[in-house]
Amino acid sequence: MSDGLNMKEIKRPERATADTVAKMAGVSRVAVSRAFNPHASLKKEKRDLILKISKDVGYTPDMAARALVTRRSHLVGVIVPDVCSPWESQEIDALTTALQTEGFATLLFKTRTDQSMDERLLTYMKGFNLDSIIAFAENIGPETLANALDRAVPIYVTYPQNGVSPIASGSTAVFDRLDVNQQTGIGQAVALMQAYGCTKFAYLGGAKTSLANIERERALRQILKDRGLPDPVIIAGDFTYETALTSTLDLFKMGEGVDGIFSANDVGAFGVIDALRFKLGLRIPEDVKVVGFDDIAQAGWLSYNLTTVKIDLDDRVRALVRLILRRLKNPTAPAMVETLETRLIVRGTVGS
Amino acid sequence: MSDGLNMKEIKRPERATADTVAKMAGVSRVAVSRAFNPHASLKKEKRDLILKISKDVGYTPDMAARALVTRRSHLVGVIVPDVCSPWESQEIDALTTALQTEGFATLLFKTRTDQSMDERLLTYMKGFNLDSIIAFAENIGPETLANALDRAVPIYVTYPQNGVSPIASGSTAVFDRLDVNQQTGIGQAVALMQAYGCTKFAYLGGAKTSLANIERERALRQILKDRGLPDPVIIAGDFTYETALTSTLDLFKMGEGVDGIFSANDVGAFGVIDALRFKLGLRIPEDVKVVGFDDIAQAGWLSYNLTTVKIDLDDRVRALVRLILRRLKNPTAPAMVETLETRLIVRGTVGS
DNA sequence: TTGTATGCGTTATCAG
DNA sequence: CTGATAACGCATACAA
Repeated sequence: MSDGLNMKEIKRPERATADTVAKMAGVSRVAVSRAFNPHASLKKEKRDLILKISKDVGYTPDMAARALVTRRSHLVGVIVPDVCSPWESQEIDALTTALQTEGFATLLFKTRTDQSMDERLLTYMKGFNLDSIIAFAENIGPETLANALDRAVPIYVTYPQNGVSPIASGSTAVFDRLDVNQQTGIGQAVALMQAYGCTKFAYLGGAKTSLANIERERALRQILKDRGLPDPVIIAGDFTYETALTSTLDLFKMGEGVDGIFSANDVGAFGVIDALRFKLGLRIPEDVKVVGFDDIAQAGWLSYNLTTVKIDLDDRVRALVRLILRRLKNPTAPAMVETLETRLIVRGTVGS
Repeated sequence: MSDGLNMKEIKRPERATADTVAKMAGVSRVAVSRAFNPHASLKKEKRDLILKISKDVGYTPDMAARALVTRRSHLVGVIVPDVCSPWESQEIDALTTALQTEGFATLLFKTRTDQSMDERLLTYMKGFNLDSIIAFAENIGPETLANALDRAVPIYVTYPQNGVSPIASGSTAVFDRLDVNQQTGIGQAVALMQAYGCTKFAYLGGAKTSLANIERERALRQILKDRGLPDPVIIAGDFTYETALTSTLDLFKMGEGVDGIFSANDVGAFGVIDALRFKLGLRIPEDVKVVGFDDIAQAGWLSYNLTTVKIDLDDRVRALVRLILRRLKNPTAPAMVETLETRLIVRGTVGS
């Protein structure tokens, strides 16, 4: 039997505290504290000794106790509706890595449609004294979030119209934001599609209340108008593959054919492509041209090979980390803003 | 200008503490503490009053201070190599949701190949006093992890051979584990493939050091042998789409054709499928049959429509949460184990 | 450079 | 059922 060693009751070692190390090193516990604080003054050999002993006995400063006095938890909250959607997960991945190198840990929170749950979650979050919080979910207003957090200023990703962020004017709560200019990339997409002969466009939307979605539709409408093209047909969507699939089918079976479809996100575009190819027998890009948004990893897979509008992931994460660090350095500064551009990644779903 | 309201220096409200509420309610701060602890005895109307005032002033118990005395951080660590791989992200998503309802927050850690970074990260993690930690990464040994955590017992996902977990015997550290019996599902997969005429199998591996991968290959070999089929051709892989694509191409261009490919994970299977279809002009399932592992959401998308071995996500997460709760109730109990089955999900990549 | 005293916000202990 | 007091482990001001 392989479990022999594990059958006995387990015995964990005593927790080593600063006092433990202090006694062993023959110094005060304050010296131990200083040894772990690089900018504190302490004789080098003393620090080395303390650090060595700490390693031997497995001592690590307790973040909770430290947070209690420094008022810095080294915890950054991330609120998302879905961890498992590709876009979110790529963002969380990169963000976690970046935060780790800066000495922060990522605390994950998932929103739910049930409002009461959100209420409970907010007070719960507040208890952790987050140093910062990034809201990728838009169903939680800035006031709510700012109220639920003391000493932390929330960060929102917003989508300005012609350079002006609409959300900022409507709210009295202070929050920092990452402005994503979607117009550039969408403009490039429409230009390319038109160049290859598209005349009748459709827009497969995302979740109705999503600000990203609303601004994408608005930008698309404006760009089409500027180019003398007709308004887009709107296909109802919610950022999921399944809805995209059925909604696209509905559109074409109603006889409302189009020759260019712009999807609010890549996953939706995959649904569009599969509906066109496998359910309607249409060719891409010959019969219909498709463009997505996000440039997730799967967009490069050969089955889809999707032309899409990209928000650079590294830029995005760097901007977010910059916002967090700047805010922590200056907690009372006015709202801070970082701006990001978008651009078209050309692959195989637009062409002739 | 829309930012007018946000230009002024911000002023955050004073943090409300238990004493604040106590004074307002005319009770001791202990009463406030009790009001937030459901099982503590406190006159109902007194509790209601305290809770009401707390809500008004926005008071929430400080988790750091609470953790300091209760020795429970309500933090569960999750260590993953990649948040953005679909399997991981689905797991994290479900786990976070489940933990949230149990009152725990999920702390995310990403591993890196750089060993020194991992070292730093471990001591860093220790500082947070996690109540539990789940290691989805296998490059961190149980001893290392158990050592880096006091009062928390790590949880590993392991893959027993014929019902016996190999990892348990090799380690002196105590850890709880989730045993996944992969044999059942793989057996069903091979049976189906053989029934549709497969005679020459290939195995597209995952990362070399992955225990899941090693056991999947071992199980496949044994099952093929039991059925009188030849050993599988091994295709080098690492769980990624790109490697799967190029490795599959290499195999077939070397003339080593096979008629059945079992991939260590779904994403790899997607690479196999795209290589066969778009680079080699082969039909699936007519020419080659393909089976994956995981049953991620994308496996159901029409472009792939992948037959795959599934580990039920809900079962998996429930088992993990059960392990955490049981361990917290009984910190010194011997190693605990939960077991999970796998089964085949039949879609379109196996057939005739 | 070093040590002493104090406080961070909470819960456990013990008395009433 | 309730309140005073003492921890919990650390960092900071201050004095040496």
